[in-house]
Amino acid sequence: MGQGKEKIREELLKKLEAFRELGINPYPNRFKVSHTIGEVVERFREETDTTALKAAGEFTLAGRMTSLRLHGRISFAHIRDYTGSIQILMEQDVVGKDLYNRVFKKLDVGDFLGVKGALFRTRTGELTLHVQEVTLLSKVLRPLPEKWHGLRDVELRYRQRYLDLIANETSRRVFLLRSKVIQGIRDFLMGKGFIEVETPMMQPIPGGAAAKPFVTHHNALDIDLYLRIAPELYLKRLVVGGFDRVFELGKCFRNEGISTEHNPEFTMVEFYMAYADYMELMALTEELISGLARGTLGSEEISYGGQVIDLKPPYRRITFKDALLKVGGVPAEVIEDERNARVYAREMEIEEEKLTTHGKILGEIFDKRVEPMLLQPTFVYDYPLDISPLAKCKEGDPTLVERFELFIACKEVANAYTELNDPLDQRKRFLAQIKERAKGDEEAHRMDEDYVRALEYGLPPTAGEGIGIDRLVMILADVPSIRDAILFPTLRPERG
RNA sequence: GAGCCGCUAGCUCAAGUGGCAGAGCAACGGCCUUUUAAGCCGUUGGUUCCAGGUUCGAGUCCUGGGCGGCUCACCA
Repeated sequence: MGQGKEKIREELLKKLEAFRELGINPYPNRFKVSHTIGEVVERFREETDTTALKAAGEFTLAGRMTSLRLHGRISFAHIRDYTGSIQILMEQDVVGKDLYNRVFKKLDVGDFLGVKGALFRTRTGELTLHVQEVTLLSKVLRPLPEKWHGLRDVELRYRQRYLDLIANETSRRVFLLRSKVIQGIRDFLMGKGFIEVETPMMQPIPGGAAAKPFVTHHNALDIDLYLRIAPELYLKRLVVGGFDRVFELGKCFRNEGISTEHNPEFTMVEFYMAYADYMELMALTEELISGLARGTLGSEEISYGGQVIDLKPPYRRITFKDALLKVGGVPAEVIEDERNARVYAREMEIEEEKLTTHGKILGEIFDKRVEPMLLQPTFVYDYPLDISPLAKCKEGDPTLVERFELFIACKEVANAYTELNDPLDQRKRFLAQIKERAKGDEEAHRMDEDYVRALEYGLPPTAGEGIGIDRLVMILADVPSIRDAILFPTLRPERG
């Protein structure tokens, strides 16, 4: 047996036994703290007067020991909880020779400790807890990642996120930010009178988006169910039912490729607002996103990948066609004529099987030519009808729908439209999708008879929108991959 | 799924064209009462991702596989 990981673990297990022999439970059931570390640090941030600190009395704190500096009969360490970190000082003369040598000196970086003592400042001015009592709260049995470089290995960071969070401050910051973003979205929508609802994640007919679903099986009912690709059709049923403003914030699942912008399960907020149209949602979206930036980062000007992005409204608004023409440099005859578009797409080496309808071809060209140009927040609106089977036609132009997508940092973060509430038109659109599906488009929508039936009971004029939370967090947190914004991204299992 | 890159001690990283696999941190033993990447002395630690192959000799070259990253392709 060498001194590899097993040996290190053995050493730590030996200490564990040594504690037990001393009558110390290395995993006690409870420990009462008087304050969080953050509260103490905040409260005495400015206090440098020794007697004032001493007069503040004793504090009982707990946290993970993140560093340890033994100096013979005196030792310094830092302990950290979720609110902050504080230095502690342990003296043999104070806690007694026995406790100091047999307990404190056997502690390891990574152990959870409970400490009680008064505050003071060291020679260098650091606020420090002078420990009177120390309690082991949980013993580590594996060494933590190195303190200076942290955990760099991306695979380990994703697989063992807990280590990433222990070792890397930046990672902790990203996920705290994510939490604030989600809270901010809830607060915003509830402030506007939206009610939060939950709709099925397991659906007999997966609808609301063009995507391949995951399939599962319910044994008792003996039916296949699909993990939802979107909550859309259920949410609009609720608007039919009279909930004029609803939203759902949760996971969706799409059985497709993985990339820096795609995870098989991802978080989306969808909201529906009766008596609003897509233009009103643009204004709402600007208000939401600029407010989130201010609330979480304190600024509407943010940095992403070294580039400055200004999230202060109003955002640029450009029609789908104009975006192709002016941003993408796509010739007008391509935009106006399907055959030209087909030829143009072939020259761009877009796969033949995607060149189905004119709108779809333009969509493909858009993704290649326009999307990569949209660094600053931009609403692209008025999309082709045939790639928007749930959106309402534009008045005066039956080839277009009232739909927009919001792009920030060259990523699609939101998709919204004035909802199609004409049941007869909806049925026709579904039928057109079914034809696409028959031609081999696995992502085409399926017929949902009950949804059409619901529309027949009457959906008021309504606008709806979905925002990709993970991508929004990526942008606000300035991280390059969606995996950096998801705590446990989908990975192949270890030892395949 | 395809192309490119990566995988070496618990962690972070080294090992010109094939030639004894190393350092720092961590760990272990010792010294040390104001340190904070504490310091000093000493010790230990390896299936170099896996399986084959070439070779006197493979971390290094070849083949196959695994896992990850990036790019491409697709949905947000």
